[in-house]
Amino acid sequence: MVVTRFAPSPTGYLHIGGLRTALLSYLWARRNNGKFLLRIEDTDFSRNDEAAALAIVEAFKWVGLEHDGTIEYQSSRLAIYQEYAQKLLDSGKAYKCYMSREELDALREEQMARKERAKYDNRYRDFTGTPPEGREAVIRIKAPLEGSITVHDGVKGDVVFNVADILDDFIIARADGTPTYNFVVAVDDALMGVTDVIRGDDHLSNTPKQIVVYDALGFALPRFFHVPMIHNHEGKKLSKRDGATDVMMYKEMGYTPEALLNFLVRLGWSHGDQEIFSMAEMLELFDPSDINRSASVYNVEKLDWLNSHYIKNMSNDKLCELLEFHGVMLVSHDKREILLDALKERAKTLVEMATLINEILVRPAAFDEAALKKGYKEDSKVILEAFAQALKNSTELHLPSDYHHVMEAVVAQLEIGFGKIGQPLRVALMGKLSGPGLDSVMAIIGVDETLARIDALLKH
RNA sequence: GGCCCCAUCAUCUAAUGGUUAGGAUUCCAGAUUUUCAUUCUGGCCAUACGAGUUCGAAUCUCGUUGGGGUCACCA
Repeated sequence: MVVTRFAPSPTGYLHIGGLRTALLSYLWARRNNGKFLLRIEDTDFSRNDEAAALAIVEAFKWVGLEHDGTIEYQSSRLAIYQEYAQKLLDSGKAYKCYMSREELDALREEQMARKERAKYDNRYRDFTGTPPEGREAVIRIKAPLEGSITVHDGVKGDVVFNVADILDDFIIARADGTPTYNFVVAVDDALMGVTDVIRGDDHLSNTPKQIVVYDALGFALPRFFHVPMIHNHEGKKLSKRDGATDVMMYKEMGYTPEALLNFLVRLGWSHGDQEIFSMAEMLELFDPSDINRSASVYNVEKLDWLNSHYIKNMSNDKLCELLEFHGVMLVSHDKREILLDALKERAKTLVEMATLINEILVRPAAFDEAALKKGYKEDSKVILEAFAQALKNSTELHLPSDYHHVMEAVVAQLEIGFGKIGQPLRVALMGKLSGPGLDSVMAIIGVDETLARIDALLKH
């Protein structure tokens, strides 16, 4: 049984980097018919954790991830941590330290002055005397004093840490009794039965500490996969400052979950030359051992490309449904199919698509100056009048091809090129010189609206 | 600064020690299109540097440089 977990701290939203590790954990669990657990790391009590958890679940729901079991809140597991801390105390693997913060700070300063690594000096490690008056004790775990700790990492390989370089008897419970991060992570992962820890490689240097806890408590170690960070364009860890870190903002911006997941799974992982991965394919192919060791840069252009790919290949029903979020209601529009077919190849995002739809459906409020100058010449008026007349004389105008035939006839009759009619007509219909095929536009808005728009330009 | 990690086109990446170092995105050009976009075709662009091992190195070893992460009674 493979059990993975996603363990964010409650920031109020799901971070894009978080979504990636969540996705990878999810894929690996599902691929092995295992479990994917969700735990909120809220040992510092400073935020509204329920709301934060909800935000994560909402984002999960949007992209189609689902966690198993109930959400674990560390804040409601304090008794458990106390129990295990007590066990360590009882077995002599941890001890109370009565050093004050002032003393600790002083020690650190001293060490820094000597250019030494700041570390606890073990002064209470074997303390048996009477504790100083009125001091709240912290609990420190007895870390090994020499030798090394090796993290067998599924991504990075074996990483060896020299105990003397990195460890000291670190605090597992604060003076107020609350537990600290490296302690609770190890306890929770062990108790929740997590077999595969997939997380950002910024946690790699925490891992030896967690291993110390595992060992002290006699827990079996999970497999570790430390996946490289996603960097911004400056090559730094992605942060709020880079904008667009909240997953739900991608929904706002008109990205599809499929594109976003496809984009994220390809950051640091690949399968030959394949670029497009459905959820089913990811589930079939993803293996955390195949993850690259190096960080990757977050690059929006590829996301855009993927997004346009998924929009292009989406059914109109689905598209219609998604567009509603962006304020476009098309369910009852009789020319819906023509409209969506004409536009889905042109839009990179659903927001763009919504804009394009409105540009067609809503009569242009004004004609673009440059377009007028370039597309509406002296002879245009006559041509447009002829075309309008031809439309009036036609019956049974429904499909784009019907309108195309009328255009062809007018062009032949006047012995002019397509551009002569296309440009002014485009100005009339769209108010500018770019847009989808004119025959499609006319089919969508219908004869009456087409004539009205031509008329508006002629009277302009 | 200590410790740890990393290093192939601008970006994401591929390459049993033997390839003209491949694909994708971006960009550029051409074709298609009444326009723009799409699509298609083509093009530009990379093994950080230096040693070593080897008949042969992007690939193995060492060093250099560069980048990143982490060093709390935060998570």
